[in-house]
Amino acid sequence: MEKPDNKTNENKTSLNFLEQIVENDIQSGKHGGKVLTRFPPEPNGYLHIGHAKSICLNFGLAKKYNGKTNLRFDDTNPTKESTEYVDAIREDVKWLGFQWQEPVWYASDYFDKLYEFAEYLIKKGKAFVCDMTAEEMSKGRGTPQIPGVESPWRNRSVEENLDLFKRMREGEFKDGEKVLRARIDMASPNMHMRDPVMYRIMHAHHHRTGNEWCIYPMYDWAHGQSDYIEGITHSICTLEFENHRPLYEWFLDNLDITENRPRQYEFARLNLTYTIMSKRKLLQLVDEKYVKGWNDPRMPTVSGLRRRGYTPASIRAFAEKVGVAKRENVIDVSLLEYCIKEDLNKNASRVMTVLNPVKLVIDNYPEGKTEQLPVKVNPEDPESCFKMVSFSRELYIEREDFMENPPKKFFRMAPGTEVRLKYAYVVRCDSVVKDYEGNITEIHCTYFPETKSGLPSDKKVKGTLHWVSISHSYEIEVRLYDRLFTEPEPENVSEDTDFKDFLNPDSLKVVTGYTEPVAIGLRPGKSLQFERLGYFVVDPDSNDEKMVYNRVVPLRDSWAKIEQKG
RNA sequence: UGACCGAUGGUGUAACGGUAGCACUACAGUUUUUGGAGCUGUCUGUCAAGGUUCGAAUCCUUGUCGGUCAACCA
Repeated sequence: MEKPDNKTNENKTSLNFLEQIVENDIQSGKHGGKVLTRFPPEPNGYLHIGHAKSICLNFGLAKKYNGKTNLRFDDTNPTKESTEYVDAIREDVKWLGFQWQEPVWYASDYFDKLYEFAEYLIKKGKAFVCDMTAEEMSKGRGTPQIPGVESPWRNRSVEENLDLFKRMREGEFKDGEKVLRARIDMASPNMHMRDPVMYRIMHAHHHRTGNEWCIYPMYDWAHGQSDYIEGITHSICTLEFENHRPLYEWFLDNLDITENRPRQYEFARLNLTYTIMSKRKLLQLVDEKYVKGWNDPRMPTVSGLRRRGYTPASIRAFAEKVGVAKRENVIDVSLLEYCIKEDLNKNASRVMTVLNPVKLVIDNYPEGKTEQLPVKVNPEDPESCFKMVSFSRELYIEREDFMENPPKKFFRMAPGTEVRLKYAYVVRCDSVVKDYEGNITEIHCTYFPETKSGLPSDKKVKGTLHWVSISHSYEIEVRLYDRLFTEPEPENVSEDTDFKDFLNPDSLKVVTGYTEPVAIGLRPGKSLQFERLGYFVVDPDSNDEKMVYNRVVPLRDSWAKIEQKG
C-alpha cells in the first residue's frame, strides 16, 4: 500500500513557482536554508475550500522542505472577531490533517511589540498622528490618477506625535478622533503608500486582550511585523495583496530590519464553478437562511464539505491537482467530485439501498423462505471481507429500473426481459399490477434457481439491478444534495443579476430509502457506496430511531446521458 | 485613461531557447454480476503583430484583453 518514498527520479516533475523560489532560497543559503510559513486566518468566519488550498499550500510547502508552519490568527479587529471562529478554524486545520508548530499564535500577542515599533517610526519622523476624520481622509486621498493632498497634521514634531500617540493608547480620545499614519508619499501611484493608517482608536473588547487596548493596528502594519517577529521566511498570500507588498517592504525598511526579513509572495485564489467563495456572501446565505448554517452540506466551507462526506485526503488531493499559479482561475467542480469518488471508490463499503421503491414479487420463490447471500463488502479491495445479504420473495427495486415500454438501449427490467438481481438470481418480468390510476404497484417475475450468483450459468443478461428484501430492510432518511447554484459563475452572469438569483431550487431533496441492516447504526462521518446510486455519508442528525444519510456525490450515470440524447 | 500583476485546448496546470505534455471534462472502444470502477484511444491550445535566433509558448518591442488597488476591513 505504502508508496515508496524515493521520488528522486520523479522529483524532476515540475515545481510550482513557489517551490522554485523556496529551492532557490535554500540553495543560496537565504534564512540559513530554513523554511517557515504561516497560515494567517482572521477569526471572523469559517474556513472554505479556498482556505483549504492555502492551508495545503503553506503546510505542504514547509513539509516538503523540512520546514514548519505557524497557525496565526490575524486578530486585529475586535469588532468582527470571536473565539467561536478561532475554535472552528483550529478544528478545520487539524481535520485537514495538518499540524502547526505549537503554540497557536495571535497577532494580538504582538501588540506591545508593535507599539514599540510604531514609536520607533515616530522618532524617525516616519509616522504621525493625524486628526482628520475618516471622511476627510478619504477625500484627501485622491484617486489612482490624481495625487492626494498631505494631511495638515503631517508635520507635527516628533515630541508631539509621541505624546499624542501615548494618549491615544491611554484612552484619552474617542473612536475615530485620531489615527497614527505612516508618513510616506501622498502622490504615490500606489494608493497603499499614501500615508496609510497604522492604528485606529476602537474602544472595543478584544477576545484575547480584553480591554487592555483601545488602539488596534491595521492589517498592513500588523502582518509584516508579525511575520518578522515569528521568523517567517515565506509569507504567502493571495493576489489581491500584491499592491500591498511595497508597503510591507517599506515598514521593514524603515524599521531598519536587515536580517531575517520575511518576503511576501502572492498566488491566485481558488474559485470553483457552481459556488461562491466570498466570506461575505457565504455569511449572507447563512443569515438569510438559504442554507442551514455554515456547515450545511451544500456550503463550500470546510465544515460543510466534511458534513457532505468529503474526506481530508480528497481535499488534499484536490488542492494538489488544482496547482498553484498567478493567473485568475475557475476550477470545474467536477475535479473536486473526481477526487472524492477516487477516494471513496477504494475505501467505501458497498451496500444496496433503494430510494424510489416499487415492489417486486418473485412468484416461483417459496413464501416465507429466506436465503443469506455472501457479498464482498468492497469489490475494489482485494482483502475485502464478506457480509450476508438476505434474499426473499418480496423485494424493492428502483422504480426507474422498470419500464413498460422501454426504448432500445434500456437494459433494465421490462415485461418479458431478463435481468440479474445483483448477488442473487436472474429474473424474468412476467406482469405488472396497477392501481386505478394506472400507477404500477407491483411487478411480478420468475426467478431461475440455476443462475444463483457464483454458480456457472450460460444465461447472459445486459442489466443488473440492486434491490432490498422488504422484510429485511430498514427505512432511512436520505438527503439528496446537488450544487447550490444553477450557473457555473453565479457572481458573473451579468451586470444586473445577483448571485442569489441563481440559487438551485433543487439543491436538496429529502427521500425515504430502504437499506440493508449493515447500514444501520453507523457513526456520523462513515461513508458508503449505495450501489449504482452514489456515495453517501452518515449525517450527525442520525439517532437511534432514524439514520440520516447525505449524498456526497452520485455515481457517473451513462444511462442518464443516453436517455437525455433521446 | 495611474500603478502592479497576468494571458498555453472546454477547465486547470507543465515545458526555464530545442518534439507543446499531464489531469479533469466530453466523446469512442474494451471490459464488467454496479450502464460504477478500470483499461485503451480521440477531439480541441501557445492573445495579436513585429523583432532577435539555425530554432521562440519561452527573450525584446508595441498593442489587445483580463484581474487588483481610492475601509479608521483582512
